[in-house]
Amino acid sequence: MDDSSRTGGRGARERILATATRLFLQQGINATGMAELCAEAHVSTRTLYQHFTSKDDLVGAYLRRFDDERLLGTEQALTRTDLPAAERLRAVFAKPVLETVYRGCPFHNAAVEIADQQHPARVVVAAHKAAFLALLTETAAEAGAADPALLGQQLAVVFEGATALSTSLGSLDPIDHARSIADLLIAGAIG
Amino acid sequence: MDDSSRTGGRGARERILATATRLFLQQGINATGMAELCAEAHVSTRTLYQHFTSKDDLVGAYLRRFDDERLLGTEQALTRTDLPAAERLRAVFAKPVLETVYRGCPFHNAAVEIADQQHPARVVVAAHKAAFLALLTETAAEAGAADPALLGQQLAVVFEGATALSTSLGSLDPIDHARSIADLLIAGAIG
DNA sequence: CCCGGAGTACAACGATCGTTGTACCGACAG
DNA sequence: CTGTCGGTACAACGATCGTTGTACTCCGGG
Repeated sequence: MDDSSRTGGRGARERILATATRLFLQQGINATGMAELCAEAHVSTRTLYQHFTSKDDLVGAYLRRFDDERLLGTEQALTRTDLPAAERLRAVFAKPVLETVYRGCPFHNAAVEIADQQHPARVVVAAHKAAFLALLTETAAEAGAADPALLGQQLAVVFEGATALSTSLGSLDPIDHARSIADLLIAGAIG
Repeated sequence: MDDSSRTGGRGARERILATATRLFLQQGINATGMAELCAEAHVSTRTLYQHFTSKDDLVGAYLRRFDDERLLGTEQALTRTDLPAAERLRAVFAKPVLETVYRGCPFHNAAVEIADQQHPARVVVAAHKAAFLALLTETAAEAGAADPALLGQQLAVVFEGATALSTSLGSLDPIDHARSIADLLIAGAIG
């Protein structure tokens, strides 16, 4: 049963991306070396660089995967078809959903770690946040909010605050307080 | 006028801390090398390591300085004596104040960059956020809020959201939306 | 005058980083 | 059977990282 004697075999790309997702989230991007990543993914260094031309490239793919595969509970909540719009907005701030990003939003974390505003990954981050904002606004409009754009922006701020403060404090408490604000904002804009 | 021919001269410690503050904020902690820091501070490598035993040590001092010297506009706003408590709470979200941390709260950024929950700098971060939270709650109580603890926690989330989302988006817009939420929360809790 | 502390110059350390070159292997399709 | 394609092993690259050792200079106070 020495599965990993010759390491993983076929399907290296998925293993790389899965491992990158795990390690980047746990340890951060800068703190995760390519050698460590290869070891954990049971992939040789050479194979990794045949799938991704550089670490920057891998980081880009890592981030894009969250959008492509709807990995984030928040986007899942906003696209549920079994809930009315107002409930979808509230579902974003449900405890189990927010807990999926309690180590901080991967996009925001990447933005902080990279700093260089010109870096390709930063473009991906800004694009994601803009799309998230648009989805919130759209849902707010569908829910009949008085000022959908305002409500969308406000909810985006509260969401970012919950994940960020959780990281800084190392605690999940901010999630509850974020939900209380969201409830208030939504009720005020619709009721 | 070759001031820096033999570099800075006396007072190296202050120059190091000032330069560290500037570079860590602009480029991030990991992206700022010790060599670069020494060059910009007009200080020799050896001198730096006589004042700070390691980079970790310097990062700790860098963070502590924000508290010790009241460098953050937010804490300044909360300790103003010329304003009633409710106005102090609102002053935290004033545009010029929030703009001082629009590149992201230095404490939060440090938490994201370091990742290791056990790292001494992380302790400083958590302590700062806890103190900030306490100051908010205290001021909320003085302002006569119905539930000072709740209002304090809520405002902390909104504040963190403003700075974090500004970083991710590379835009100052979230500041205005944060203020609109804060106004609403404060009015609701007091009025 | 001279001592000592603060600062400097410069080179080098080992470690780790991201990246690439070369040669080889195993499985599946033709 | 044979080609080829995906994967592997391993070593090495140059760069940069944080850190330290050694020897020197400057300046103010006693």
